[in-house]
Formats: sequence, structure tokens, C-alpha cells
Amino acid sequence: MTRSFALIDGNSFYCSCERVFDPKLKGRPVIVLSNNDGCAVARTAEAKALGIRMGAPMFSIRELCRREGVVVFSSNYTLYGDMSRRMNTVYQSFASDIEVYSIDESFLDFTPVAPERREELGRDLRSTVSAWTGVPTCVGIGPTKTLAKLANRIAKSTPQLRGICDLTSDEAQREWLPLVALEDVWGIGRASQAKLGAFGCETAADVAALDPKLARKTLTVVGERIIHELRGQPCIDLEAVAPTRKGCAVTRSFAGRVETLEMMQEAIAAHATRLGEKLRRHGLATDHVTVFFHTSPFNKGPSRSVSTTVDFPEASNDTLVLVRAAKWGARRIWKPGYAYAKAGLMTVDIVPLENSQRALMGGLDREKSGRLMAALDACNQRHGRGVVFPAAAGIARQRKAWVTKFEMRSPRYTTRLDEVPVVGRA
DNA sequence: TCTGGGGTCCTAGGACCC
DNA sequence: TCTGGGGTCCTAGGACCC
Repeated sequence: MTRSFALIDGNSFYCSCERVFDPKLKGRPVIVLSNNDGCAVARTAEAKALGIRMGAPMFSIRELCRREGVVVFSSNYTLYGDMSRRMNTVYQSFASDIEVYSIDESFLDFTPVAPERREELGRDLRSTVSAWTGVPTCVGIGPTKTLAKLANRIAKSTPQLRGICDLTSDEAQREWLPLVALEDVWGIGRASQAKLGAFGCETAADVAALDPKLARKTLTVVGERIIHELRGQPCIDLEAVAPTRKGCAVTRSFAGRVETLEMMQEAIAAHATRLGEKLRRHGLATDHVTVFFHTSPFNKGPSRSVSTTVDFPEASNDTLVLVRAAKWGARRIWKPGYAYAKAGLMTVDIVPLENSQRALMGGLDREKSGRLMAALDACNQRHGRGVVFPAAAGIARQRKAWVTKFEMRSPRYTTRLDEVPVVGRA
């Protein structure tokens, strides 16, 4: 049977979430900033019209924002994550198989829907999401995921389509593919664009017409897949069940600069605490952790980038184990005389804690560790992240220097009782 | 002064083995 | 100076995604 996929995503998603809870923002330029209030990661159409680019550093647009009355928010992931969950709940009544692709994008399996009914169902989907969550969306439909993505791009940039584009038919593909630029094809980034440009490719239609074997030589199997997908031959299936994740990382830029080992170890210990929380939430563990830190690539002055991996005797997700290893690693690669801008912890090869290999010696009392960590997590979940942390982490004294900035964050409207919007009271 | 964070997949090349 | 032909596994780095 010919497959069919629908891709739905939120328009300027983070900005739209802010607008849902503050209707005064309607029609105004709004942007949402990355961690540390560093750069713009979401912009409404009004903000784009002012020339604010994706990823524009805040210091370079601060004056423009002030002059033009742009409303600026720090990112509020608690709010966006919850809105995303609500949207996916709506999708469940439109398709039995759904792949949550990112915080604001999901693929729906439209294969069982008759071709002539797909566009209508897409419209219904959009209006239901809008009515139930307040978030505006666009829908793209196609016989492969790549074509559904492409259709979504077309819907976004073509107002007369009113938010939906269906590339099910060959005629529709013939009509639209020549109008889509190379870089708007899913999977074609800067490097591939340059290579394909050398072959004279300018549009999605040009890519679809390439010889797949030639594409494989220059763009590996990834490029070959893109061509088949653009021709309507599915190579990438829907993943209704999320595969278990392979790695886990906690990395942050500092609000200021870190120049002492004590401060670096505080920051690293805080990251280790987060890493432990993330692993435990998924029932996963790791037997090593990689510590890294580096100076800013943008600054002049001495630069340094280092990393080291610390192995454990056995897999663990105990915060005390992680903090100890991370601080030890940080000390091992520490060198003074640099203004460090960012630090992080990474692990690959994470495994389920249950049935992971035990150490012959130097192992941990897992039962005790599990109880302690469960108590820690329960307390922090109830009273806010970071309320309780191990004394070994030593977080407190100097945190102002490294703690991430969120100076313009909106309330957590949907997930904290004391922050829900109040109607009809002065 | 101020420039995000967290993932996945693919390939090439080296180490090692028989 | 001559000195094979495979395998596998691991890692680093590139590219891409949101």
C-alpha cells in the first residue's frame, strides 16, 4: 500500500506558547532567547520582518528590539514541554501511529486515510489543535517523510494555502518541487548544498532528478536516501516507539567567566547532579563520564579546549558517584590562566540500570543508593530543582559567576499552581 | 560584557586478530 | 629488500537535525 505521512508543527512554537497566555502579544514582534539569554531561537513573523535572524546574538539586536518594541523572553522549557504534550494528546484522535519528532513537530501516519480525504483531515487537525491549545500550526502531507517535511515548508511560506499542503499526487509534486530551494530539503545542510551546487542543482526538483549512485558517491547513503524519498519511495519509516537513547549530556555556557578550579568544580558538580536526574528518570546508568571545558571561540586571548573521560568500576546513576568522578576529572585537566566560557559532561553507551553488569570489587550498595536518590528526586521535584543536593557538590558559594541567566522568563503557567493565570481579579 | 543545548547517523582510519 | 588477505572493533570527526 502507498504510504502517507503528515507532519504537523507549531508556528514560531516558543513564541506562540508565550502568546497563548498573554493575548496582548498578538500582532506584536516577539522573540524567545536560548539558554543564558544568548541568542534568538524563536521569532514571530513580525520579528522576522524586522530582520531578526535565527540565532542572532542578543547583544547585536538589543538596540533594535528596544527601538521597535520587540517583546523578548528567556526560554521557558517547562511551559513549552507541557504545551507540546497537550498538542500530542490532540494528535492521538487523528492517527493511531504518531512519531514525536521534536518538541514542536510530530509525524502522523495518514496511510489509512483515503487520498482525497487527507487535506480535509489536515484542516480538521489544525483547527482542533488551535481550539484546544491555542497554538497555530502548519501541516504537510506526502508519501514519504521527506515529502511531508517539504510540504510543511511550502505550507509555512505560502499564505494562500492557509497552513496546509498536500503532496500526495504526482501532479502536486511536479508543481511544487521546482519552487523549493535546495537548503529547504530535509537533510541538506550547508556542506551538501555546496556539493550539489557544483552539479548544477538549485531546487528540490533538481535533487530528485539526480542519479542516486552519483549522489551516494558525494553525499554517502544519506544523500541517496534523500533522492528516493523525494521521488516518493519511502526509505525512512515512522518511529511510533521512541528508540532508547544512546547518549546523554549536560552542557552549559557560563553567565560570566570561570577562572578558578573551585568555581569550575562547582559548575561541573551541578551538571553532574542534572546528569544523574536525567539518567534516573529513564532508568538508565553509565560506567563513565566525559568532562570538558573550553574558552569562548568568539573571544580573543588565550584559548583552550580540553576533555577527559573517567571510568567507573560499574554502571551507576548515583549523583554522588557522578559528582565525585566529574570533580576529579575537572581537577585532572584544570589549568589556570584562562577565562573559561563553557563546561559540560557527556556519556555515551548508557544502559538500563537493571541487568547491567556488576563490579567484582568497588561496587555500590545499589539498594541504599536507589533509596537515597529516590528521596532526593522526590524532594527536588516537589520543591523545585536544586533545593537539595549532595554536600560534595559544594554548590552555593560562588554560583553567581557561572549560573545560567534567564532574566526575562515568563511564569510556568501550566505546571506550577502558584503561577497559573488568574482571571477576573485585580 | 554579551554568541544555546542536546541529539543522531555515517565514514575513514588505526589497532588488532587469525 | 622482499614480506597477504581478510575480518572486527573502536574512535574521531563531519554533517545534519530541532
